[in-house]
Amino acid sequence: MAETLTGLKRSHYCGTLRAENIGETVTVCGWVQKQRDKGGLIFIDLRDRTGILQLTFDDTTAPEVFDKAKSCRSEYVLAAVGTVRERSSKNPDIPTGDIEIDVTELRILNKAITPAFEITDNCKTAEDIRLKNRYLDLRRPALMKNILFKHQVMQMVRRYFSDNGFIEIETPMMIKSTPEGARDYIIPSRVHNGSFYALPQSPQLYKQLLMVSGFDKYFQLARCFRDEDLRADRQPEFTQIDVEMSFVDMEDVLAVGEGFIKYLFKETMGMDIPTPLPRLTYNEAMSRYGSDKPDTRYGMEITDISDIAAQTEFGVFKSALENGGSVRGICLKDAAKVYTRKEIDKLVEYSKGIGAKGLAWIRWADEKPSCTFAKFLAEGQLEAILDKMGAHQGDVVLIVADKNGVTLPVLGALRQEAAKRLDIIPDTFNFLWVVEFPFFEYNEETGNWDAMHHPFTSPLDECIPYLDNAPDKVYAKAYDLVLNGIELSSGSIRITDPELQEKMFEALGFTPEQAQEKFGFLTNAFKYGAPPHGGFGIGLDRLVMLMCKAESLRDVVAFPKVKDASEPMTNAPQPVDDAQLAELGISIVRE
RNA sequence: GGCCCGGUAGUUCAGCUGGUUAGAACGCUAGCCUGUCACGCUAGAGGUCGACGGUUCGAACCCGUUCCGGGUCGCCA
Repeated sequence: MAETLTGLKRSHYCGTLRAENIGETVTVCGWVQKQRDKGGLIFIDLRDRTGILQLTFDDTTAPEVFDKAKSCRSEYVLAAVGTVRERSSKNPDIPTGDIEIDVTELRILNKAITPAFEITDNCKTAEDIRLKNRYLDLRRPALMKNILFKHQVMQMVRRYFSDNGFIEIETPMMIKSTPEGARDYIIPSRVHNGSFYALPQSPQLYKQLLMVSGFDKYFQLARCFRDEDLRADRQPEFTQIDVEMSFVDMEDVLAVGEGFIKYLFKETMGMDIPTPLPRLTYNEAMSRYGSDKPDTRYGMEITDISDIAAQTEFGVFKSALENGGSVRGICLKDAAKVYTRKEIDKLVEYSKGIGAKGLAWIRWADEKPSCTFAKFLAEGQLEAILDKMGAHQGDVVLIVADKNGVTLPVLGALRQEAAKRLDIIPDTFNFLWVVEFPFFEYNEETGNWDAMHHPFTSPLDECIPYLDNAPDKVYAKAYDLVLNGIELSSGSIRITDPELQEKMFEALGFTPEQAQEKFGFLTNAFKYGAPPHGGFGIGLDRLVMLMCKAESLRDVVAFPKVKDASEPMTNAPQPVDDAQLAELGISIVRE
């Protein structure tokens, strides 16, 4: 039978006791990390969320207490009363290593069966087993630390934005489905059979309505939902630090975002993030890094060698240039040792997997560089390329020739792949804003110009004249916050001019009826006096993941979903009763 | 959905060219041990080798199918 806590009250957390507590009588509670039975002497490491504390039992301990200690197994739940004393042999590896508790009363509050894996940070158990027993996994100090840290970040969010005049307002979870970008999760309605709510992909439209209402500055730790496939940095259910503000232009919004980042890193990690944060335009980011979310912690930037390529007799280069493309490359410094011919072949395969037709390369290991297209080069052209690339002996140069829409992203991906492989990425936090996003994106399949952002994003003032006739020249008042190659935040200044909004819908191919049907509640609201406004949403989970140096969002979310969007512990999602379905007016077609 | 990798004690893994009774470490159980802290010593329990089918005198191993897991691309305005 388990014992109760009756009459006892915890006086201290395990990990908080220190030498200055010596002599005090304390009551501690926690789980057995380890019991070490030396015969006439027993040690128990007791663990709670703050750390580990050693309990001792010896010949001065009452026999019934000693016997209880003897019976303790891993993960038993204990309460212990005793005196803090100095250890005769100290353990410098743990914060409580100078002291121990000489236990006078011990209660076994609950026993535990043997866990499927050891509750330690260096446990190598496969993640799926840990996720099935997530409550045990979360006992591991590293994981618990992440979750505790996330709590701290959430408190900082509330403090910073509240202190700066922002109002925390909840927006609904059950909303109208407007699947513009990602797929919506939908919720059937019992009262309205055949109709559905959707879970929000973000509180976008509501926060804009709050601006119309006059709340002026809003924030929320908003849960968001997207029914898309998962990645290590993508969960179907996630939290956004959602912010919107009125009577501002882009600079004001960026200043708030930067201010928050600076404050957060200072308060939680004691780090100074220099502001203003660096900025890159979208076009610059693409041409230098081949990505709209570049990792700027390392160099190896993309070099355009189209001018030299044009003079060569290499058909691949020539045809790429004739089709309006370019020839560009990256130089992997001191990479010839790692990138043998065989390893480069893997990169070639990788490139093909992500859309390149092939990869030309120069491996300069020995005196004479080895080059895949040497026979097409005239005297001095190889040297010209190497010189332009800044290559030296020991380097490897990778070259892609194609349309810019292929060349740049492929080189961007190769750059990242190689940097990881070469292990040259420094352990720092490199923030930057990516600004001036193109407004439209040409869809080769449909021949339409699709919006790159949601349809309420405002174009740059000077681009408005191009809306009708030159969609490729229109850029948006949109900005992404990027940290170490991961998109942390996305935001924009919104359209508040009804005429401009109409133009936007038209440009995107909506009929006025369709626009009214989908977004009428917003455009109608705007007729009653919409202040100029804009904002952003920062991915809380991603931010915490990067701050904790975790490799996956799963390490900073208490109960994460896995690849197929299921939850391994509860096995959600599950079929429901026929009766439940009948009430909702839903019948399932099973194949 | 495409491609790549994987599935052997509770856990992490080894298992050669197909050949007797499938191993190790940790964990677990029992006993011993008064200063351990990755405690130590002794003994022990623990396996449908993911599943099904095939080849073979003989399959953890070879072949086929399938299930499950991970990564990646598509997708994520």
